[in-house]
Parts: sequence; C-alpha cells; structure tokens
Amino acid sequence: MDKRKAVTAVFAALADPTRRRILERLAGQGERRVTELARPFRITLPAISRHIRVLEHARLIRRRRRGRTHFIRVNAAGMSSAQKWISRYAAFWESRLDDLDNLLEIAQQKEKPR
Amino acid sequence: MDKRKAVTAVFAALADPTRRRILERLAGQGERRVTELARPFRITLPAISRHIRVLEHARLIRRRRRGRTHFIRVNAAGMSSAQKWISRYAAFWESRLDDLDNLLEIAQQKEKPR
DNA sequence: AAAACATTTAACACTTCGGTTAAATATAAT
DNA sequence: ATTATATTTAACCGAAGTGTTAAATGTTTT
Repeated sequence: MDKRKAVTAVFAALADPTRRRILERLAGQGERRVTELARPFRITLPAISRHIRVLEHARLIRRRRRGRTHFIRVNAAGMSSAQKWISRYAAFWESRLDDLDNLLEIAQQKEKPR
Repeated sequence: MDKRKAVTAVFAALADPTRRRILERLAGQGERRVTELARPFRITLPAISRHIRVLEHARLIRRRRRGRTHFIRVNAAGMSSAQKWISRYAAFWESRLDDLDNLLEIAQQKEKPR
C-alpha cells in the first residue's frame, strides 16, 4: 500500500465515531474479543465485524486468532502515519495561532463551548 | 457543533487526498485564492469549491472575501481537535512500540521516506 | 454426531461522497 | 450597459460507506 493510501485509510478509519470508540476501549484495556467489543454498541455484530476489518486494514489494530475467537489489540504503528502527517504541519499551524483572528475565535469557543 | 461531530468532521476532511494536498499547499504558502488552489488539480473548479467548503466546515481553513475573490488560509484551531484526539492515546500507542513487529514496520517506513 | 458458539460473508437498502456540466450570483473592467 | 472574471449552486450520476437480516464457516462442547 503506498503511503498516500495508507494515510487516507487511517484518517478514513478515524472518521467514524464507532471506530474511534472501539479504539478508545482498546487503548484502555488490552486485548478484547470481537463480541466483547460489540457489547456496548446498539448495532449488530456484522456491523462491528466490518468496523474491525476497516481498522485492521488501516493497520490501526491487529488480530490474533485462537480457535473460533479473535483477539483484537491496538497497533501503534498504524496510528503513527496519521500522527506524522499532522505533526509535519503542526509547527506551522501552531505558529499561526498568534494570528489575532484565531485568538479571538478560540476565546469565543472557550466562552460558549458549542 | 458538539465535540464528537467536530472530531468526525476533521478526520473525514483529512481522509481525502485532494483536501490534504490543499492543506499542504496552504501551509507552505500563506493565503491563496480559490482559483490558485484549484490550478494544480485536474478536477473542475466546482469540485475544488466543494472541497474547500468541507475544509471550512471542519474549521481547518478560513475564508476572507474581498470583492469577487475569496482568500483561503489555514486555521490552526481546527487541526488541534484531531491532534488532541490522537495525542490522548499517543502515550499508550507509543508504549506498545516495544512489540517487535511494530519496530520492524517503523524501521521500514524510515528507510524510504515517501 | 449434534448442538452451541464466535465470527464472517452475502445480499440488499439507503445515504453520503466526489465528480461532472450548466446555470446563477456577484464583482470588476471596458 | 456590456462583457469578463471569480466563485458558488443545482441537478445529476456512479461508487463507496454503513446498516440490516439470513446464511455460511469454523471451533468447541455435550
């Protein structure tokens, strides 16, 4: 998979709230079975199964099969590709924060957190 | 816009290669007009116009209108919401890096930088 | 061998996305 | 006033995403 596609896959995977919640749970706890991961959600197991596949394809998680149960865990390497993309520009973006408009906007956002 | 939706909008915006290239160009140079931004791409102006709208909605860029031309610039505040989400888990993910497979994978990525 | 379990795959419906062309809007130039 | 320029909006299309239910696959348990 070329790099651009890898970055695309990671951001696309992170663009779904359900998948982010799955990652959050995996970060808190170690390995989890698919059914365990599915439990807190209202959607069906096949839907979760596919979310997990998307995360796996983006290399955000890894899967270990033992018998009929699959153990899922976070994969740090996958995340780093998105993080790298962001941080390559972070310096510039942060330097822009002294722009007055931005400061005003941030102040506003803090006052009325929509 | 609630926070979950804001994060979703940012990641979804970053999931498109055209939009990322637009942001990259904006980071290198300061303000750009819509037509200037569109120039290097093969797609039509209306398509670019909509990409810009998506980036604006995600608060990744801002728009200043002067007469008929719109000047676009990066907005650091928007990016930080995605960065925060990622970095909240970064510590855990980095701690996972002692996994041998992961180390190998990262080494490969460093050898051939894009 | 049969039943139960964990998970995925298939087939389908619906929505969203990313592109197109044609028209609309608004401003600037002649 | 007319024409040219900058950009958006509208209407449409095909592809991709997310959910469902029903069936398939593979593994334990009884």
